[in-house]
Amino acid sequence: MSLKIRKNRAAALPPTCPVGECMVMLGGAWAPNIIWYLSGGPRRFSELKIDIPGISAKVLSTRLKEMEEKGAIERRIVPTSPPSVEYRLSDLGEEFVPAIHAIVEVGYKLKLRREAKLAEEADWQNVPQAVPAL
Amino acid sequence: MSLKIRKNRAAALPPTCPVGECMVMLGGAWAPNIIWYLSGGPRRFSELKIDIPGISAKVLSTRLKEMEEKGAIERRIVPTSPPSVEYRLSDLGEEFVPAIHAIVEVGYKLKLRREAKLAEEADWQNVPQAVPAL
DNA sequence: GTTTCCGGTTTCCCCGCGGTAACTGGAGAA
DNA sequence: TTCTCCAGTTACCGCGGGGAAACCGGAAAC
Repeated sequence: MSLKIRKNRAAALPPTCPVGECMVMLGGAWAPNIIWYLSGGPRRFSELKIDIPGISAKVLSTRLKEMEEKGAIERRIVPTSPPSVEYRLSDLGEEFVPAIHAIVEVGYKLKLRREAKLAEEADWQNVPQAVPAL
Repeated sequence: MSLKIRKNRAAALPPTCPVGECMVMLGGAWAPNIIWYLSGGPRRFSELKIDIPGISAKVLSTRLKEMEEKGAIERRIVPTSPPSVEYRLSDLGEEFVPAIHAIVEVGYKLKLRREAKLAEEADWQNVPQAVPAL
């Protein structure tokens, strides 16, 4: 006899899984990082490029354009010379901040856990003396 | 004169951006969905496959294996016949649940917003009569 | 003994995403 | 005049992640 498919407990959860809805916004590379850094206030293109080590101008440009189209950020040209461009989170974009914070929170715990694991492995590799503080 | 790079407000935020730390876990396709559905309780392979429309067996298998290696989920073989396999969130995996919930929360708002926008566009397209209920 | 089911694994293929690097264009500095 | 800076854009290239589909092995049902 075939096993029963148990009634999905997620039925108690919302009918259509809205994870995808949000991941559309968080999907591209560096997207969460951009939101994270903009959550500190408006920021210029080149500032963001410096803020986020490893991101290329192309990807940053692409992501900002995408996110502007989706309504998560706003682009404002400041008439200085040379003209600078400021990006800021829109009201919609602000909605993501708690989610990003929750993600960051978990990131921390993960990091601590990984460090603990590494220490344990070092221990396992027959290094009985104390790990020197970095 | 070149524009000053404004002191990063994110400096008030944690020194190393931990977004990446967490996204490593949430990175693969469907990973957040898997956590979401497991947050309702343990679930078997084929149940998950049904729960998550569109996921392929290969990806589900890959993701589950990855997440098990990373310690986010636990795999338990139930000695029935045929043997069934249950997946459940580990303590570490549970840590992600608030983040996923935050994401889902935003997903909802996004959905509502998009529907409102569609309604508005329909309005704009000169459809003065009421939209028939589906 | 053949089919079904569970829980996958393996193979093949594709295309899309992201990295690299070069280029743009206007304004100011040197 | 040439250089640099800001804010990108464009062209090219590689690879790896994901989809589709076939395959697998043991057990039980038919």
